[in-house]
Amino acid sequence: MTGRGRPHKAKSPDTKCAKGKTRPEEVKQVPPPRCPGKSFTEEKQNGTIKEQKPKVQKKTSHTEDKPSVQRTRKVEATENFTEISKQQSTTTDHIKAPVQHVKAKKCVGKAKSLEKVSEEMTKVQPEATKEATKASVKTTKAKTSDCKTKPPGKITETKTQPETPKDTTNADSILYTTLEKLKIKRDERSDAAEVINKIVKCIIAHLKQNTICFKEVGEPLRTGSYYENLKISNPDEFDVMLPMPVDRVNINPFGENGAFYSVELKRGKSPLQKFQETSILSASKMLEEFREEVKKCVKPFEEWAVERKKRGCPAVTLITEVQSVTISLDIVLSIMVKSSWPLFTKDGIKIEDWLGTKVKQGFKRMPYYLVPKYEGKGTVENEGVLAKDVWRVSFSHVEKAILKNHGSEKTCCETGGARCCRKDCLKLLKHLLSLLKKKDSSFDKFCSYHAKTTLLHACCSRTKDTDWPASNLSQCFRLLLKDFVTYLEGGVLNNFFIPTQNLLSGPDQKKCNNLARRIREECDTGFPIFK
DNA sequence: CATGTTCGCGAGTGC
DNA sequence: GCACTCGCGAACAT
Repeated sequence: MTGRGRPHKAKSPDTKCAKGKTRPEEVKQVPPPRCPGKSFTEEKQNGTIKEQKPKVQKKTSHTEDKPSVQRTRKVEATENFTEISKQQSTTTDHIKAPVQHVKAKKCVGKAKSLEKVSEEMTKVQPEATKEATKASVKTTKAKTSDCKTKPPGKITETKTQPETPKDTTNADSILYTTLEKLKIKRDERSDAAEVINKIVKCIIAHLKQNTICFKEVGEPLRTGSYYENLKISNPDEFDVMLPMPVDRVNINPFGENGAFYSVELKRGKSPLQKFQETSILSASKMLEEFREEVKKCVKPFEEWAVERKKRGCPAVTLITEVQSVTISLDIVLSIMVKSSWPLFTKDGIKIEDWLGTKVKQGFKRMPYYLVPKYEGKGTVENEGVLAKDVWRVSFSHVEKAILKNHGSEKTCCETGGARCCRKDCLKLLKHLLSLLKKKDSSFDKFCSYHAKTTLLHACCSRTKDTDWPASNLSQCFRLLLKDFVTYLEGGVLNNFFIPTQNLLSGPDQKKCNNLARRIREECDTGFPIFK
């Protein structure tokens, strides 16, 4: 309960706008760009050719599950496990079937409750489950390379123990099917990457050549889910941070949670000096000018539109359309600080047991970033500093590095190493959250960063790769859900890097409870929402 | 399941 | 410092 009721909310990831990504429905409503997503040169060559590419079916198209149905299912959830084993043989084969049509939800009732999952996990732990689930998974997903160690077990023999895979198998199928659906098509990715990279390059060139204050812009940091290989469904959201190097700065916490700071440039001449009104570097002024420059640069590209400024949002959001899919690109202004991380991070990133102390030290030697983000009213003053002029710490480069190198063993997920399901679990959680958000607008304040943070914490408590075997997706995912539900019900989810910041201080407890309840329902009924 | 493709990205190179 | 190439790994595709 500790963090509850803190004055400062912090619901969205540092580089992200409070609204932008946290509200999928808004993204959809973005004003249609004038021209279908190609810049001049290609417009000619491609405009006609690629037209007929299959549209990505909106994954939500047939998610018409009724709450009442779920309620009744709950009863079945406690149903016997032997039944499941019978079904297992029938269900495994349709797992193979690639995506699209999902079979009728015959096997829904077999889901287990969150509590059950955790009990099982703790007593079973890797071996038993691994071997058992392997049997079923092997037939379905050949890519799990850790199948080699053991022969497929005979699942039907393992009797009524709850940890037998039988009951997870049905859930597995829907999860694998869902993951399959969430994959990004190569062509779409390719088209989007081309368009995105072109404009990013152009913006950087513009800043270097035509501005003084942003001339020193550094290498773009490609952050966010697309670049972490965690983007689901469509390659339609891109985040690029443009870092302005600074020599030395003084930072002072703004508010109590340690996420926001006022910034003073120390000695020496910096092109950023012009943004210092008093001694502090005005985030609002700097962002304003940055925004103008980006607009100037993008203007000639008629296929790109600049989204309206959103309060407190550090990004200039650009919108375009590629193959009639709307794509948004967040260009995020940031300051790169090379000195040691803020004190508030001292008890954060507890990755020692998971990734090791050396890895952690490596991260802590990296710079950190500040982005012009604030919450609430910009005119709120605190020790002579206006909220709109403060900066928020960002560790998205570290998040990316962690996600990329996420195993306790170096070989995790490499060819020849064991495959884990950490990222798959996160994808599923993100997807689940976004589907729930679509159905209930009161979940607006929950965002994918909550999911990501939950996973990071989970990795720190279940540290070994054997805690996350790819063959055990269903149970791992359910455990992750259990974590999330626990955070929601407690109203506390600490920022992974700044533990004093409660990411759930935004939404009130009632909303947290509602979301927790919805997640439980989904879990107990075999995720009808995915169907 | 092996092999091919593409993108992202870091290391290396030359200027 | 900078642009550019190269090669590798991840993820998708066949």
